[in-house]
Amino acid sequence: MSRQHDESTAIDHVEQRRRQWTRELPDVDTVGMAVLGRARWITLHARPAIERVFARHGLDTGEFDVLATLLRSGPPYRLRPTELYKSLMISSGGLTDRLARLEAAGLVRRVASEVDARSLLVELTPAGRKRAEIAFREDMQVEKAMLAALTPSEREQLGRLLAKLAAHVAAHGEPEPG
Amino acid sequence: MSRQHDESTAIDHVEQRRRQWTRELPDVDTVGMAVLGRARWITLHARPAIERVFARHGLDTGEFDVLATLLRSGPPYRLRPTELYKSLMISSGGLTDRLARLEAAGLVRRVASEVDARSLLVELTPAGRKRAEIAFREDMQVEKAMLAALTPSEREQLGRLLAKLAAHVAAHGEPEPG
DNA sequence: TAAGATTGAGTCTTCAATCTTA
DNA sequence: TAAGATTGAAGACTCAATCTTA
Repeated sequence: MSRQHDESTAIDHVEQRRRQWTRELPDVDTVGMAVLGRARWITLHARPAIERVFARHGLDTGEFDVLATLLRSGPPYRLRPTELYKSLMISSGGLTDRLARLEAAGLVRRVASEVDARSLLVELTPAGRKRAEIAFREDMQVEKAMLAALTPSEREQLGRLLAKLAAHVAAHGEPEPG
Repeated sequence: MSRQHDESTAIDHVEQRRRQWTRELPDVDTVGMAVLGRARWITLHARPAIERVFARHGLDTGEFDVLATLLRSGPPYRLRPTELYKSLMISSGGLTDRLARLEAAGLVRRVASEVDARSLLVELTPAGRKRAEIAFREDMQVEKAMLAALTPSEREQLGRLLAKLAAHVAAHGEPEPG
């Protein structure tokens, strides 16, 4: 276990869990938990503060995700439902319901596709565009504040390592086992 | 933006998103997304493979989390429901339902507390202990395999940075804004 | 009075079946 | 035949109210 220097080896919640597991099942290598378990833990514990941002604007995370995907796609802020639910990793039925709610709130509208009569394009309304932008700005502020414990260099390092991992998970995480 | 060397700056999905946002809203600093967005993305995309592990043993993630929390607590594998739902970050009602399912499957049982007549202790049955151990072992194998893209040194670095971030999120992520 | 746990109503989701158009 | 989208039934969760015991 060659470890270069132990200066800031914080004993966080996940480290405590790993020690419990080592006591209970000493032969199991929990290195996956050190990375993926922490990513999950951080995601889970960062969520309440972020959800409060969305809630202030009458949105839940799922609804915001739809609006944000449309907004960052750029003008004319239009996507096909199929693109949306695949990108959001939810079922097609789940997306239909989200769109119904957002449409009732006047934040998106469905327009008929000119090239495929089966498809309804989903479009951000001006109100939806405004709502998404404000919520996104506040979200980014909150998330940035959560990184206050890290130096700029650490953030960059962390981002780079996570990107490398993400690329690998994208390639090997999804497919069915052989 | 002093960057030491650009060797492996992978353009992952999150980097693509950040570029979309920069095109749409150039003045927004998306550094939070570089870290927390990636953590969320990785968590989301690692999930299907892990859920397949649990599903092979007749469990969903929520049920496994209960069993795993009990198992790693060590003998006699008993916890109070209040400890469980707080640690799992779900509502008390949600836990009650999970326990009902697990009890019906014979994986946990409720025993009356000797010190507090309001409380029913939740205990792993031998079958539950076995189930949890097997599922956990496979889960750790799958998660470890997902880290194959990283060198041991990178894993350690990533783990350490995430631990530092986790400690900060734990301290400042949850509380209500002033 | 407050804490531990359960209940029931309401919400968001998945899954499988359906309808329409390519 | 297959793809795009919707529907309805079933599942797991949250929230607020409730019951019991400290």
